Order: sequence, then C-alpha cells, then structure tokens
Amino acid sequence: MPGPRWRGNFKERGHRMTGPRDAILDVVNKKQGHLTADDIFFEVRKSYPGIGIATIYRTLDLFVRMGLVNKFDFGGGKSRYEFTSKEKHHHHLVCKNCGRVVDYDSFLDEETELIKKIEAELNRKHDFKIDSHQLDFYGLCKSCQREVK
Amino acid sequence: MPGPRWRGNFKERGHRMTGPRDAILDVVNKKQGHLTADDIFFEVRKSYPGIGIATIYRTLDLFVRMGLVNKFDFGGGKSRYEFTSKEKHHHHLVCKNCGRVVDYDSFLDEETELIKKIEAELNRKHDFKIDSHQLDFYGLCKSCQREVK
DNA sequence: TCCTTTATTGATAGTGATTCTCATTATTAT
DNA sequence: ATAATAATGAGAATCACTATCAATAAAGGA
Repeated sequence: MPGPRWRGNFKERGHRMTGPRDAILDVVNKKQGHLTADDIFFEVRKSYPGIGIATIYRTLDLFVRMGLVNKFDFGGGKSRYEFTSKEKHHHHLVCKNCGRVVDYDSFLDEETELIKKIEAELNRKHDFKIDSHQLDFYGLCKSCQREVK
Repeated sequence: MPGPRWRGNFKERGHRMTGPRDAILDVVNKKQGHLTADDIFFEVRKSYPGIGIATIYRTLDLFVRMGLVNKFDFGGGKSRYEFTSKEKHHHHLVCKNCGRVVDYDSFLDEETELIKKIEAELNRKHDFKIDSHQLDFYGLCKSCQREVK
C-alpha cells in the first residue's frame, strides 16, 4: 500500500491530497488495461458519486506529470491511461478494426537491448533527451479477421 | 511522375480522379514531414483555392485506405499524414514539449529483423494478422531541454 | 460533342473528446 | 479555528473530425 509515498510526493510539489485524487488513483491502480477517461469516470463514480468529468481529466493530467500514470494514444480519438508499473514495461498489439489493445512482453530482453542502443545513438545524433518509447503493432484480431472484407 | 499509375488504381476501384484529389496528392507528395490536415488544407488552397476542409479529410482517408498515404497519431489531438514511400520506412523521435517529430532510419536493419521475429511470434500467440508497426521515442529536443523546468 | 449516371464536392450543422471559466468548497499551514 | 489558496463541479467553450445534402463534375456511351 504505497499511499503514504504519494502523499509525500504531493506535498513536496505543492499539491494537496484530496478525496477525488485518492479515488481516481485507486481506480487506475486496481483496474487493468488501457482505460479511457470515460472508463475511469464511470468507475470512480461508484466510490465518489459527485465527481465531475473535468476533475478526471485534470487529475489524470497531474498524475501523468508526476509520473504516476502513463498516457497512450493509439489513434481513434481517445487518450488512454494506465498506472505506471515500472517493473513490467510492455508493448502493444492494436486491432485496427475494433480497437482492442493487447499487451505483450515476450522478446522484451532483446527489444530492450536494441532500444537502449538506439536511444543512445539518437541522443547523440539528434540531441534529444529520450525518456520513453512506445512500440505498437497494428493488425486485425482473431474475430475481426473474418468479419472484415 | 507516377500520375498515370494512380489514375489506373483509382479507376480499378471505382474512384474518379478529380482536381481536389490531384492537388492534395501533389501537396502530400512534395511537402515533407508529418502534416496535419490543416497544414495540408492551407497548402492545397494555394493551388486549389475553393477546396473545403471536409474534402481534405475525406480524401486523406481515401488515400490511407488505398495505401498512398500513412496516417500517424503521436498524441496531441491531431492526426498526421505522410506520403507512403515504401523504400524508406522509418521510426520517430517526438519532442514531448514542442511536438516536433524527427524521422530516423539508422539501425533499421537490426530493428527490422527483430520486428519480423516479434510479428511472427505475436501472430502465432495472439492470432493477430499484423500488417504494420510504429516505434516512437519520446523526449525533449535540444531547444526544449533548456526552456523546460 | 452532348447526355446520362452517379461519384464527388463545398458549406454547414453536428458530434465527441477535452479544456476553460468561475463561483464555491476543502486542505494545509498557522 | 482561521486565513490563504489549491481543488472542485457545472457548464460553456474549443477543437478536430464527421455527417448531411443540394449542387457539381467525372466517365462512359450515343
């Protein structure tokens, strides 16, 4: 239960720990998958009924800036959020038809090695300070393979 | 000047080659970088003043379906379009502050090899028919490294 | 070249996600 | 407690993109 850690982090940065923030962090922490703001909104309402959608967006944005949550964009017009769990980085498999996103982490060792190499090279060559990356594969999932064209 | 090739492709699929389509393809073909619909809109207006924004979106969508243009989403709420040049696939370096996108194609051989391997594995394991991928690195570009925090 | 069919277009209204505004409320330090 | 001010909720506003629809213009044939 890392709660106290966050609290410390919040205070340091001049932020306050509030009911809505607790509730949102709780949902993002427990629910898995790449949640949309709406997913989170409806879920948080169960434990904090009065919450407004604006607070969801504001809070998620704060969490992203604090590094507690990762924000992804797979196309389709909605941002997706996920609790940051540094010990299991993963990549994505996105269905171009239904939008389903599957995580995978096989090959990660090989990938990680290569990616480190690339990062160093890009850092040097383009003067970028790289801190993250995203590798997504696009295609059709099993059920969409039939139904489409 | 591959114009005639497109024309053939259009006819086959029951599409017509029109002024707006020519103008848009021309811009996407000549201008480089990852253009937003608006970038393209303003540019096409120079050679085809009466064009409407809806036609830009419709046409880009058609081109994407035909494989003439690639559509990307780096977050930030705008889709980006780029002429498909099959001989030089590349990956991206995105500045999280100013949104600038830099292409790179070093390491592509190693990357390609690994990515093929991963695709085959994912295909088998998750029953996905994968047809493309996107690898983006995120960080701060040279000029943004100073100005931020 | 003119005609017919129908894909395409431009204008504009509509949609859906996200952000902004602002008066009210809730936290934190005192 | 109390003051100072960060955070919230409601709703308006914005922004990218899509749908609607009457008018226009390709393409093929006469």
